[in-house]
Amino acid sequence: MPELPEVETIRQDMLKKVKGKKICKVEVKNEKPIHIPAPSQFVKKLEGKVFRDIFRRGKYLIVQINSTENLIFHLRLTGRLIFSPRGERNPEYTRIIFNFEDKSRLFFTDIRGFADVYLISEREWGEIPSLQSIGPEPLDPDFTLNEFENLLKGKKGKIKLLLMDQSFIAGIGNIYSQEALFRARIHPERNSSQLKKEEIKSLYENLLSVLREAISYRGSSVDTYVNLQGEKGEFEPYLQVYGRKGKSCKRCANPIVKKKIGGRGTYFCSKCQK
DNA sequence: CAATCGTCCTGCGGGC
DNA sequence: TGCCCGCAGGACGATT
Repeated sequence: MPELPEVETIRQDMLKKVKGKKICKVEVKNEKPIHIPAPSQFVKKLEGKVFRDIFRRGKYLIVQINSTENLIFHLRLTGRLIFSPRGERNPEYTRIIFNFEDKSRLFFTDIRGFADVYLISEREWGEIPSLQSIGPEPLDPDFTLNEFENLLKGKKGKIKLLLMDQSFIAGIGNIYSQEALFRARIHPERNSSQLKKEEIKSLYENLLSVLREAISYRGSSVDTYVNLQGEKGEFEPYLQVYGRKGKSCKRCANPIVKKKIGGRGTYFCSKCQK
């Protein structure tokens, strides 16, 4: 499941591989992921256009097409963007193919079919409510400890769920919320309003460091994530709690427990995360 | 009104 | 061994 580090890795790869390329043909194999506009319009509007700059906002990948329009992807759980320099056959579960003038191609694939694609102008961002209401970027230089403290003021509920709330902070999902909490030694069910000042500082620092490290290792391939070249991320060996049910805690050797929190599998050490 | 539940979907793994 | 049930999850909409 692509979270901020995985989407950022794809963005960096796309800057190298597809930025500046002209689309000569768009093939829609499956219309389901295309929300806006109608698939026929989607194809028509993109053909002849150039992939300009490429941005990321939380888990959204935003390709600038011209001064007003943006091609926006949300990969959700199993969406993939795969680049092919030369006519290889379509990967499994291909839904959209972007054919470039130089014969290279970008495949948008998705197994489970939750991923979303939009072609909209910035003034239509309201059409994507979760993009409209998205919280601050954790790796933005403006996102200081003071900013994080202010953001937490008046917030209650389990800290893990708050970290995963995209309107609170952008790009954090089930894996990195757990890794950050483990590193900060904070129990995922702690009430956000009861965190001590030094715990907030530790959470802030560990959240940023785990995201930065994951980006430097090109993401984690839990589930089906691969980068633009179809390669797995290399951060998985460095995940300290995710998926480690019953195994001994890397810090205190106590067995890692798994519990559903907010309907999502959550791993933590009940001894050293308080 | 905030929290929880069901929904979408398909592959895979646990259990018998 | 092989099959089948149920789990996995991002975000939204319905429900309590």
